[in-house]
Amino acid sequence: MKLEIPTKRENVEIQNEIISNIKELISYKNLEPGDKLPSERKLSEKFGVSRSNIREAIQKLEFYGILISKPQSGTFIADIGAIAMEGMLGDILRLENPDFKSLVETRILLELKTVKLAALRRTEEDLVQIKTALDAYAEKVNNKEDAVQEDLLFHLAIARASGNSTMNTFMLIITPEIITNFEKYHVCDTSQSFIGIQEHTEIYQAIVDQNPQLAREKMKVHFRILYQYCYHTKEVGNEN
Amino acid sequence: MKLEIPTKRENVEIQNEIISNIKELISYKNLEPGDKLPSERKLSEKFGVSRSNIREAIQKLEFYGILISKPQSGTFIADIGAIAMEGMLGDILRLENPDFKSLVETRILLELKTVKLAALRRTEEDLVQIKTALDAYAEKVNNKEDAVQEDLLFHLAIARASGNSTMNTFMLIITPEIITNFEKYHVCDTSQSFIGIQEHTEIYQAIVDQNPQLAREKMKVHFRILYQYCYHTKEVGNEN
DNA sequence: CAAACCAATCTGGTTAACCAATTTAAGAAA
DNA sequence: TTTCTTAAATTGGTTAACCAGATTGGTTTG
Repeated sequence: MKLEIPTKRENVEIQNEIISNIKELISYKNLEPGDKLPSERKLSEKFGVSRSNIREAIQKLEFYGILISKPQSGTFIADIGAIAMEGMLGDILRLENPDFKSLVETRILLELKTVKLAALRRTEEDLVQIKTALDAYAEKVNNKEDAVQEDLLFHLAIARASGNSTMNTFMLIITPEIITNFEKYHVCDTSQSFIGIQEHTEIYQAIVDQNPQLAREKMKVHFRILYQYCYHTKEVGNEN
Repeated sequence: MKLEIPTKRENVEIQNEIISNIKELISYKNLEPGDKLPSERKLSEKFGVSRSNIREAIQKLEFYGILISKPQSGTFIADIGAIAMEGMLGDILRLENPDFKSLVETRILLELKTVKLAALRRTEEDLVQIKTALDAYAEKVNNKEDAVQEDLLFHLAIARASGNSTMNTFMLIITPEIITNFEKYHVCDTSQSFIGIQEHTEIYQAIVDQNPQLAREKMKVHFRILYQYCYHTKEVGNEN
C-alpha cells in the first residue's frame, strides 16, 4: 500500500537514518551522559543532510528525553546513562506505527484505570466538566446525530479528572487515531448509542459517588463491544 | 515549576500561544475537518511570530493527530470532527509536566499488562533479547555497580515482547524520566539489587513458561518498593 | 459546451545567511 | 603563577530567500 518510488525518500526515513548515525557516533566516540554532541552544522555536514533535518531529529530525541539542547551552548546527552540510551535509541528506530488492535488494547487498559482514579480523586469542577460532556453526548444521540466525538470527549474528561497527567497525555495521543478508525470501520453503531447514554450516566454516577470499583465495572460493561472488536476480529491494518 | 523572568519567553509558551491562536482561528472561521489552514506564511504574519515557530507548533499538533500537512499543498485539519478537535486543543494547552507519582503510577499500570502480554505472545527471539538484558543486569549487580539502566532495559525488552506497539512507545516515553528521577531520589538501593536478580529471573521464567498470571504476580512483587514510593497510603490497583 | 492544456501562483520544504547568547582562550594585571 | 578582562570563535535559534511540486483559473481546442 505504502509503495514508494525510492527517488523520493520518506521524511521519517531520513530522520531514522540520522538517529541511527547519532547512535553510532555516540557509541564510536564513547560519549557519556552530560557530554556535548557535535554542533548541528558539523552533524549536517558529516551526515550529508540539511541542518533542518538534523534539528528535527534532535527535537524528536528531545521529546523522548534522550537529548537536551541548550541555546547558544550545544546539544547534550541526557543524564540517563550510555547503556540505557543505546538501548532506547535502538527501540526508537524499531518503532512501528500502531495497529488498531494495539490502540484499542491500550485504550481499555488506560481507561479502566483512569475511571477508578477519577472516582477517587475527582473535584467538584471535574464533575461539572464530565456532566457537561455527558449532556452534549446525550443531546447528539437524541437528535440521532453522529456522536463519536462527544463520546470520546466524555472519556477525555474522565482522564482529566484522574489527576494523572501522564495517562491524560497518553489518552490524548491515542484518541484521534481511535476516532478516525471508528469512523472508518463504523465500530460505533448508532443503534447502540442509546444504550451508550445509559452506560455513560452510570459511569458518571459511580464517579459522583466516589465508588471506584463500580466505576470500573460500568466502564468494563461499556467496553464490551470494544473487547469483541479487539480480540475476536482479525487484525485491522492501519496505514499511516 | 520554572520561574522565568518575563523578558525572555519560554519556547513552549510561544508554542502554546500559537496553538491557542490556531484554536481561535478554527473556531472563528468555522473550519471543519478536511479544510485547509491558512499557509504558514500567512499564519506567521497574522500571529506576529516567525515561520519556524509556526512550523514547530504545527508539527506538535501533527504529532497529536490534529493536523496533517501535505508538501506543496497545505496543512489540513484531520478528520476527527470539530468538537473533538476543540476539546483536544484545550486539553493540549492545559497539559502540565508529569509529576513523578504520575509517571510511576502509569509505569506500574503499563508493565503489569505488558508482562502478561509478553508471556502470551513472546517469540523465541524475544526470549533471547530478554535473557540478554537479564544477564547484563545480573553482571552489573554482581560487580556491585549501578544497574539502574540495565534494570530498565530488561523491562523495555519485555515491553517489546508484548507485541503492543502503543504500550511499547509509551514505555519509551516515560523511561528516561523514570531513570533520572530514580537516580535523583536514590529509589533503587544497591542492597536490594541482589534480590532484583532473583525477581527478574522469576519474571523471565514465567514468560518462558507462557504463564501470564504468574508473570504478572512476579512483576507485582518486583514493584512492591515502587508501590510504597507511589502510594504512601494503601490504594493499590488489583486486576489489570 | 466540455475537455484539455498551460502558465501564473501558492504551497510546504530546504538552504544559507544572520543574530545574540555563550563559551573559549589569549593577554593584561596582580 | 594566579586572577581578571576581553575579544574572537562557537553555538542553537531566527530570518529570508529559494526550490520543486501542487493548485488554480483562464484560454484554447475538439
